[in-house]
Amino acid sequence: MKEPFTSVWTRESRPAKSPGLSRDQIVRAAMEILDAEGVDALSMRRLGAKLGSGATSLYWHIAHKDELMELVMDEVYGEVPLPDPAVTSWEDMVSIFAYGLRTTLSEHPWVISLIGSRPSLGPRAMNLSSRMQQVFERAGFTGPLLDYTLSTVLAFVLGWTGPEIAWRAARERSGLTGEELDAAMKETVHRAARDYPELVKRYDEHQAQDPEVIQALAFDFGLTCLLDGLRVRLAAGKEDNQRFAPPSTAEHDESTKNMM
Amino acid sequence: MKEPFTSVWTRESRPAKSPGLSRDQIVRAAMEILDAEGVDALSMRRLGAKLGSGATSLYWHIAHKDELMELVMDEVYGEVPLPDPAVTSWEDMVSIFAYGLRTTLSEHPWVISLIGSRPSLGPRAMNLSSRMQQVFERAGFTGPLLDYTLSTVLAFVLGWTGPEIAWRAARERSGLTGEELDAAMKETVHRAARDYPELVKRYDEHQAQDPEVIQALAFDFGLTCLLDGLRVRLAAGKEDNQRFAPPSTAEHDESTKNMM
DNA sequence: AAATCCCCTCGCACACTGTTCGACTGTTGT
DNA sequence: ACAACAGTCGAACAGTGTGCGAGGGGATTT
Repeated sequence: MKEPFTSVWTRESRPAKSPGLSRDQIVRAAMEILDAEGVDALSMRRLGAKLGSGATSLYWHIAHKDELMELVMDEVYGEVPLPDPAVTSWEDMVSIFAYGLRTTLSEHPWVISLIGSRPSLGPRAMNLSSRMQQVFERAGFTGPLLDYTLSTVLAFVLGWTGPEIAWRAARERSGLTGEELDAAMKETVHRAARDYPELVKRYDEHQAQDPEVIQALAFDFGLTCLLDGLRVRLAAGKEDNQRFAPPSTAEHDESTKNMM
Repeated sequence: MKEPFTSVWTRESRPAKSPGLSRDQIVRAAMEILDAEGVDALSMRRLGAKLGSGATSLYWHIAHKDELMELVMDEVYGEVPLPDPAVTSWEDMVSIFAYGLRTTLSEHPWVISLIGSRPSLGPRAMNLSSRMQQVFERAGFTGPLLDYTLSTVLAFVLGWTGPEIAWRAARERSGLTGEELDAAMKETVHRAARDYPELVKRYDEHQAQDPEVIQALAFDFGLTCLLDGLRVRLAAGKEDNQRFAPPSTAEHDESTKNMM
């Protein structure tokens, strides 16, 4: 209805030559509030106050709050440590990337809640894509698989971090520590899995440890698994490029014609 | 600080014998609003109006809006089609589950934004866990791996669906269709990837198709990849149970002692 | 020197949010 | 008959994002 695909990145930034507020300052301040007090604590008035200016002044530098969110999100992508290409095996680089992304997201838990809202098209996200695709290219992946592999790794890490953050938030909300926390968690899980004795049994056997440790182990398993899979796909190579190739434009036109 | 691990599931539900409002009705109505108009459209007043009652009446049946969200989320998990165990290969069952979860989430896009907020402990989520763990158990996975495998698959699908939904939302927001949409997307991506000619080149070669088709292909690749990986892990078997096993409680105590 | 312009800030106002509180029904139990 | 309770609701509070128009101040033009 409105302008097509509007987002911060399609618009030009304000000159920002001024001595007062600047887009960077705003984004930085927003990040600080978000990191310190979570996504609910960030309001325009609060942000303005932190910057020593009125709330509505921000709207000169930023169109909506949503745009601000896009900006801070990209900032986070900029913090993900990128493996120096051509240093070790591609598997190691993927591992470094995956772990790095996980800890970066953990440091900015609010990002997860924004992932379904807008596609990440900011410069840092693009840089990240480019670098990781290089890694996969050197590893021997070709064609559309370069996209697919990266998307797959990304999906795994994003999807992993979500529930992980949810659990940590719940733990922190409870305000408990040590044995009290363990007991409360056990209580909760037992009650939730009341009707599933196997789940309870497995929980008691394996999960009765520091949850961070458990989750680290599980993440490592998932990542190992994924790397195994990628290795297999790499070996499958040529066939993949046929099997997963998008239909040619001609075919595509044909099929859409038939559909209408 | 407050009561430990409070959530809808730790509390008892209201008797709900009344002829008027009931928890189920509320949840159903909330779902309808969410599906039809998205997460921002759901307000207590709106929901009350839809049910023909005052906004504050809802608070008799539900503690906070957050709790309501937990309830609707679990409802969604209940819609995920579960593969009938012992019918085909475990790979097929995982595929069915993954595809089913993906389409279910696509039908309720607002769920994705809630994933980082609270752990999913509702009855349908538990049922889903139980059933899928059975699948993995029959496949030959053992011990903690039963948790890890499920978590890995879940992470992949969740993390995949997030960006996918973000793109679709952006497309729908644009209000364009057909060639106009294609052109607008191309424009946007070109501008975003301005500094990365390889990305642009790859996009022009592979992505200039119906985005839904591309994403389906990519999802299929990721899933194939994951299944390959799981198969490898299954074969690795015994070692995995050592490698990924949580430290015994004794060891755990030791290590924490040394850390402090 | 005066007038015009534009960048930038900001107070007010609007419609809306989640939630608390106390008052109000109608039903049930004794 | 009275009391206890389940359930509903209106008013009110503090807070939200943001449009609008009024201004200030520095640079540029006349």
